[in-house]
Amino acid sequence: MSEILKEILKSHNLRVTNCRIDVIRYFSDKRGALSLGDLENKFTQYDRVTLYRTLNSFLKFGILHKIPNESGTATYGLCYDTCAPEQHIHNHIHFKCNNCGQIECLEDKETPNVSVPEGYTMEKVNLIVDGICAECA
Amino acid sequence: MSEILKEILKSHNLRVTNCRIDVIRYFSDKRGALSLGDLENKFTQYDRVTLYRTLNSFLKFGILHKIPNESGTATYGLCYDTCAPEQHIHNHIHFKCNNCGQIECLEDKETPNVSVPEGYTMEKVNLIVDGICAECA
DNA sequence: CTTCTAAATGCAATTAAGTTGCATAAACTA
DNA sequence: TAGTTTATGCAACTTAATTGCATTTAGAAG
Repeated sequence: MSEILKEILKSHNLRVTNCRIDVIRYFSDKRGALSLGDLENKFTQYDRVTLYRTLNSFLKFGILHKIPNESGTATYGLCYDTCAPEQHIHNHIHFKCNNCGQIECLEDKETPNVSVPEGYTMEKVNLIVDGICAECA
Repeated sequence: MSEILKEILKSHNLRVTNCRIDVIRYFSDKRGALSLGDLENKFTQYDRVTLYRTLNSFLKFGILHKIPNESGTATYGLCYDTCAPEQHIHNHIHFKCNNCGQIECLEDKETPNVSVPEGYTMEKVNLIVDGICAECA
């Protein structure tokens, strides 16, 4: 069943626990951005702090990445393929629907080339598009 | 001296007060992103709530815009030219330095063309680049 | 299958951010 | 200068983020 999820945890040197399996599965099902608050609502059986630390571990070990947003609360999304601890590549687009509020990763859309001014070094590119998603159209 | 700043306030139907002048000047000098916390540190003479409401007014009247970021606290930047209440156009790039933490607006850099999948409607594009700024290089 | 150890969890508590209501004070208008 | 509207400060509260510590559990080793 969730052997794949277990493997993900093991391959990142994380112990397999119910909380972690549930959280990672939820991210996987949602295929979108989630905040700590979302997890709290979904998983009342786990302590706030546990969920908080789960997010942090996942972040640290490259299972999740932070998604920049304007809301003032941290939101996270699943990492795909190219991520490793300390070396995240997330040049895909994040799309935020102004109707339903969902943030999703458009994996198949590559970010276009971007240049920065003289003297600047570019490490990561984050493209956030908002509008109306296909569901809400 | 700060006649220009006063004019900005007046043209947005906001009363001219010390707090607002100071805040808008600070944004203008910094030419980067600031959070409520930054303002609290800078302007201990004003109440937290006043600064909070100043940010909100400026946001509402199109003097400031929110800048998406990963930190989990809301940050704001000065609007340029094309902004009006209810109709913000901010297709410039935000650059975040991973060394000094500063977020600045690269006004002269236009965001490249972006497309979204079938069924999606695009309203606003936000491009956040991080790396090392010219100061820290 | 038991033992041991490092890691994960839960609980309590704290700090920081965001937000609202209300009384007072100050800015603009006439 | 008086009157009205708006801005400010204070108090209070909610929600998010964070830390320390004791307890429990996962996985490794025997």
